[in-house]
Amino acid sequence: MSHVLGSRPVGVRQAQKQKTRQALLDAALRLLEEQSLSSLGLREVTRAVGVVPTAFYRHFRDTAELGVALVEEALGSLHTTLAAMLAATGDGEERVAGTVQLIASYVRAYPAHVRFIARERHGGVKAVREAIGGQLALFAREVADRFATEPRAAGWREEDLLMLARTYVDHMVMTASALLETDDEQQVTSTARHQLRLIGLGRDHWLD
Amino acid sequence: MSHVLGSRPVGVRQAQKQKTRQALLDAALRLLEEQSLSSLGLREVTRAVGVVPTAFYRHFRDTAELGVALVEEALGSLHTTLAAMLAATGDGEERVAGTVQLIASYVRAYPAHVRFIARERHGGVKAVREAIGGQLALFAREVADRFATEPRAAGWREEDLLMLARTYVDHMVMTASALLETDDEQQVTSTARHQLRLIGLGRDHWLD
DNA sequence: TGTACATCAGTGAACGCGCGTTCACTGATGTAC
DNA sequence: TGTACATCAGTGAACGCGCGTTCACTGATGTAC
Repeated sequence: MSHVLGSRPVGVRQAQKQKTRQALLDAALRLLEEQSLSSLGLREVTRAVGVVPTAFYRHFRDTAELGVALVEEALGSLHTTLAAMLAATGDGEERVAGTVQLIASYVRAYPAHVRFIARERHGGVKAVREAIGGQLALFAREVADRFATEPRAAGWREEDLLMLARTYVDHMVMTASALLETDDEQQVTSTARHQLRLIGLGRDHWLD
Repeated sequence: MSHVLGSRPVGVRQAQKQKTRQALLDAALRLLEEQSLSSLGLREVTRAVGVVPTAFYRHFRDTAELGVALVEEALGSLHTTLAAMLAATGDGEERVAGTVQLIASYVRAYPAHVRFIARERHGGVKAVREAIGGQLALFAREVADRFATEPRAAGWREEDLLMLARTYVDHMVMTASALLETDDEQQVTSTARHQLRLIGLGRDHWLD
C-alpha cells in the first residue's frame, strides 16, 4: 500500500495511467497545429505516443472527448495569466503596452494551446466549441466582476460592464491568434495597443 | 456554333460544367456546416451531388482548392453588402443600429457562408486561411479608404485609420459568427450595438 | 510479512469500410471544311 | 447545310491503404487476510 500526499495519482498504476493520458494530450496538441480536431485520427495520436490504438479507449471515448480535455488544459493555464493581465489592464499607455506584452508572452509560451483554441472556437466539433465558449464566457464574467470593484466603474450598468469585459476578452483572443499567424509581431502588437487605447477612450466617455 | 451574350459559358458544354462545379460548391458548403474543411472528403461531396468521385478532378485538384473557391464565393457576395454597410457606419444611435441590422440580415441570408468563413479563418487548411486573411485585409483597406474621404478623418494618421477599419471588420466578423451560434439574437445584437458605440466614442476622442 | 486473488492499463490480431487516386472508356458537344 | 474528326465532362472498375472498433489476452499493480 502506498501513501502519497499529492492528490491525483494514488499509486504506481494511476500515475502511469496519468502519464499516458498526458502523452496522448501532448501528441494530439502537436498534431493539431497542422489540422483540425474533426480530422484528427485516434490512430495518429496513439502512433505518435507509441501505444497501441486500443489503448486510447482507456482514456477517452473518442477524439471529441480528448478535445474537451484539451480545452480545459489550455484555458486552465490561462486563468493564472489572466489575473496578472487584469492587474495591468487600463488605458494608460504603459498599462496598455504591458497588457499586450503579457498576451505576447503567453502566445510565445503556449503557442499550440493558443492555436488550438483559435482553431476550434468555431470548429467542426460541437462539444469543443461549447466548452471553449463556456470558458470564454467565464473569463468575461471574471473580468466584469473585477471591473465592478474599481472606482472607474461607478455609474456603469452591470450589463454594460459585461459587454466591456467581453470586448476585452474577444480582443485578447483575436490578438493572440493574430500573433500566431503573423511574421510581423511589431505590427500586430502596435495595432493591438492602438485598439486597446481606442476601447479605453470609449470607456472614459461612456457616461458622457 | 452558339453566340451567347453572357460572358461565362460559351457553349452547352461549358454551361453544364459550370453547373456541376456550382453543385459541388453548394454540396460542400452544406456538408461544412457540420465539419471542417480538413475532414471533408472528395467522395462525400460527389456523392451529395450525384456524380462519380473522379468527376471531382475535372473541377478541383483537391478539397483545399475547392475551399479557396468557396472563400471567393463567400466573400465576393459580401462586397456588395459592405458598400451598404459603409454608408450606414457611424456612431449615431440609429446608424449603429442600422449597421448591426445589416450584419444580422446578411447572416440570415447566407448562414452557411458565414459559418464557413468563421470556421476556416483559423482552420487547418493553410491555403484557405491565407485566402480569408487576404480578403479581410482587402475589406479593411476598402473601409479605411472610405473613412479617409470623410471629414471626421481629418487629422488621423493613415495607419490609425487602417487600425480603426480593421477593428470594424473584425467586429463585423465576430458579431456575424456570434449570431450564428446564439439562440438569443437580441442579446448579441444589443452587445454589438454597445460595442460599436464604445468604438465610436473612442474614435471621437482619438485626437484629444 | 507472505500469499492468493482481483483489477485493469496496455497488447495484438482481426474485421469491414470508405478513402483518394489511376486508368481506359464513352458519347455528347464543338470545330473545320 | 452536311460530314468527319477532335475535345473533354463525366463514367466505372480497380487498387492499396489507413481508419475506428471488437475481442480475448497478459502481466504488473492493488487488495484482503
